[in-house]
Amino acid sequence: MRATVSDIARITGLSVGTISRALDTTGRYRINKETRQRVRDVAKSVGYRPNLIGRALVAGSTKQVALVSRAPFTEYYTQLASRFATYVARDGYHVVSNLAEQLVGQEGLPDLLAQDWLFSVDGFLLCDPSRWRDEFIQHAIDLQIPVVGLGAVGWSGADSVRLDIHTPSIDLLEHVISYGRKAIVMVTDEGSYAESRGDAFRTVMSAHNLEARIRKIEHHDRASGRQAALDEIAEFGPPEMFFCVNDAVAIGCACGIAEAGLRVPEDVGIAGCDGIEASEFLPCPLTTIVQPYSEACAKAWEFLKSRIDGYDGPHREVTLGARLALRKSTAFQRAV
Amino acid sequence: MRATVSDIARITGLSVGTISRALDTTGRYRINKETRQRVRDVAKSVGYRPNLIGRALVAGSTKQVALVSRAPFTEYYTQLASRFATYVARDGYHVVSNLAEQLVGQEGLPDLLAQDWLFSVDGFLLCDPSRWRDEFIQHAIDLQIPVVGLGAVGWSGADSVRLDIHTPSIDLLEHVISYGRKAIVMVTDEGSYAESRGDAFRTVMSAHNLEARIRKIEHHDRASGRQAALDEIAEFGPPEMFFCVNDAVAIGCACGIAEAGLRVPEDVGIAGCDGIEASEFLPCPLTTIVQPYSEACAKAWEFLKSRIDGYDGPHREVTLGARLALRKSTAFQRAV
DNA sequence: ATGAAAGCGCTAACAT
DNA sequence: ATGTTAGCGCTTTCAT
Repeated sequence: MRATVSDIARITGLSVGTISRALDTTGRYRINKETRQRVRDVAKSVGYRPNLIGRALVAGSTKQVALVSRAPFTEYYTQLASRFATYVARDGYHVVSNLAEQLVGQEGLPDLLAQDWLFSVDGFLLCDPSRWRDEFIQHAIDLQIPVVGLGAVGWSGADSVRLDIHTPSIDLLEHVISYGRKAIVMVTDEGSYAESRGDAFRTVMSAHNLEARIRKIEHHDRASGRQAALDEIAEFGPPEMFFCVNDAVAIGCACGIAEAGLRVPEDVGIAGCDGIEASEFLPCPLTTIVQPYSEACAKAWEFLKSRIDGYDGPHREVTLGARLALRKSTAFQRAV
Repeated sequence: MRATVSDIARITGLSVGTISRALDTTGRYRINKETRQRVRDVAKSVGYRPNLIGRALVAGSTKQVALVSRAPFTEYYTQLASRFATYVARDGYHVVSNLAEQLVGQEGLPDLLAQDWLFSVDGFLLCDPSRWRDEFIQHAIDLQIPVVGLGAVGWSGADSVRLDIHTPSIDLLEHVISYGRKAIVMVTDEGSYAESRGDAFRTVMSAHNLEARIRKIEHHDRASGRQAALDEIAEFGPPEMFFCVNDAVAIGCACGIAEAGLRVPEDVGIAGCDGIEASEFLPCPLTTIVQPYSEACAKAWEFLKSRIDGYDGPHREVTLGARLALRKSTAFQRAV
């Protein structure tokens, strides 16, 4: 059996309380130097590892925070998770995720809410918007678990870190239009079309008296992007540019364009959004909007940590800018 | 405060034991139907959620298993994690990962071993080999935590699921050679060159009296692959094919080849290994070896679960075949 | 500086 | 079918 504080107490002839104090690393207890050393030696020799469950029970805290997302298998999520976990780790916390496939998707909410393990964490970072966002937040609030939101849209009912992709989206569209790409098709789902990205698209296109055509997709993934490009080209012929809701869709688009026998950027331009690493590693690197992953996660953790530590002020919101990265996939077609 | 069984006991006038039994979902207790309903109603009305810490403490189990990897931010890992989490979830367990950036890399072992939270899980799935594999296994064994290994190389000291990429690697190399690609450069690190993939390469090349040239890289990532392709082409001119240690490296290679102004597959062929989804979504889809993610994870969990449940027999090992996927990136250059 | 004991929330063995 | 109680491993009062 795994050694416990009682075992060490028995071996050393000390009490469990002393063992606990001797093993404490925060230095908040006064303890005899020799006693401490003796306890630590014994602990080491018996391979003692604290049982975090016991500790969590008395502390009323698991030191776990959950990263909840609709799409936990994407590179976007991975990049976010790695950064977030890094900040979280500095304060002795760690991150758990909703990795099981069943929990994904719009319909995933009831399943997600039924996950008891998810609700034994000390806090939530909730990524990307979705229909069930508000309901999830409400559940967390009911259970007194702090939540912080992270994404392109604003959040009510919780602290949030907003990423401004609207401004760089406008810059991007203005740029490509000035270089002659005017027949632009946005590849998106209804939801995102209604939000920031779609708004930028409608605004710029209308300012230039251009048609704001969209090609609708169901999911923000590569397969959808590929199919969208193929369908669009088959039905209407190639546009001058695909403005994609995210990088995964854009990467799929690039694939569909190649299958249709066309070239990027000569025949069709592409732009994505998010700035995942994969966007740089394409034969034709992708123009995209790079999100400030590290800063966003740092801020999100700062918010969450303060709530976990008891801060009870009004909801806070910070907006971080995203950076337009112009790459080859939108290289100029023809000067105006 | 969050409601507990005691609260429900007080409200209903029943004892905590009865509450616990009424809330049990496994149906192993005989309990009055009306009582059960009443308890559940009250539980619902007060927003009761079981405290998993309390449960874990008495059960001596967290119902958490850890997925430990050297490279937890890769798509390979993500695909594995999603499948594994799915099987694990069916038995009421869930998966935690070593997400923090600091814990990654060869040097990460001491840090990893110092993670108390990691060692409070019920079991480990340890992916991809590394120098610290054996030491990690030993620690787990010392703490009586079951471990299962998953990867291309064999494991001693633990149950393991082996993925045979040797056979399809040979098929792949024979195929491309028969279609005229003979100047093949393997892009790999020392470790993998010494193992299965490298062995297949040396075997086939030597059987055809061809030089088994390698271009060494440090990491199995896209950036390394890109640089390797650029360096190789700059120093020796383009080979007829790059045989890459994994898909990420191959994707980077494709990128480097494009930067050098060459075309895939006309000028240079590329093959990867792993069969991550990204390999299909390239303008020129990548020839690769698709690993049986689902079967591997199912088997790994079967092994791990049995150990968690107390099975104490000798170590088991199963080998699963991987599938060669011939795609455009190795389309024929010239018939022999 | 150390010991004794309570208690975190829950389950299960033992009573009734 | 339900009540009572011990105890999982740990931290933290409260004594000494």
